[in-house]
Amino acid sequence: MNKKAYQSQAELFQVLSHPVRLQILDALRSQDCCVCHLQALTKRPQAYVSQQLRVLRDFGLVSDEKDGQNVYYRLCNDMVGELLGMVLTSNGPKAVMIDCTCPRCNEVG
Amino acid sequence: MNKKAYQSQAELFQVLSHPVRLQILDALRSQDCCVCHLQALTKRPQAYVSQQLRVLRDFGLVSDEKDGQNVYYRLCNDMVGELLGMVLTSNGPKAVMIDCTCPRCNEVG
DNA sequence: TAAGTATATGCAAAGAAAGATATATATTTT
DNA sequence: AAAATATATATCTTTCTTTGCATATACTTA
Repeated sequence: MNKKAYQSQAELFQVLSHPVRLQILDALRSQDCCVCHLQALTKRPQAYVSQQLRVLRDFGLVSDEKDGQNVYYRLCNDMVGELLGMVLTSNGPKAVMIDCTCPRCNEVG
Repeated sequence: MNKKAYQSQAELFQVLSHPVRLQILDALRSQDCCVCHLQALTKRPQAYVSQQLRVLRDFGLVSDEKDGQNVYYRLCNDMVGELLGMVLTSNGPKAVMIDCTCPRCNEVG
């Protein structure tokens, strides 16, 4: 393996080496989420969450889709999904109460 | 999953987010190596290699064993081995000529 | 069209990591 | 015991990352 390859793989790990980005990716493993949802989940300011989403987006790990006022993010890299599954020993989707105001979180089921 | 968990997994990725450390770990996947071997492989100064080995050692990814003048390092974390196998698409051990002076690299076969 | 809500961007301060260099220690050889 | 070899550590400077904050944009509703 050559230098360039190690470099680019190191860059992937660099993107993953951040607790909030990991938390976001883990959330996106089970469902796509809007920013305000991730904001409620991580308990961080909106601008902060958007900044981390930008890092993930720029690196091609997530894609975004606008729906009205909201922007929904989804995981768009299978390898990273698997990788997270291997490392994050999350025991399935946990029923965390999240105070998110977006339509999806508040639709009548 | 809680904050602490994401934090500690981020720390693992942090350790992996370094091209030379990745190269070292990749080398150790196929065989244990002494420092001078890794020095020849990475073409970095000895002190630099030792510094990276310390990071890996402190994080529990490699262990070391002294044999005479030489110190041999080995991968000692199965999960990380697997993880690397997944990410580093190295096509098996490549026959790179390495100018290492240690006994193992120079024993008569 | 004004006000409210959701999201994105730009920038600066603080903190962390990278890499270079000097030097220390331990082992072997002469 | 001195010289040579292999490895480790300490320290410093530079560069990168993180995070907070101010502000900009875009959509929606009144």
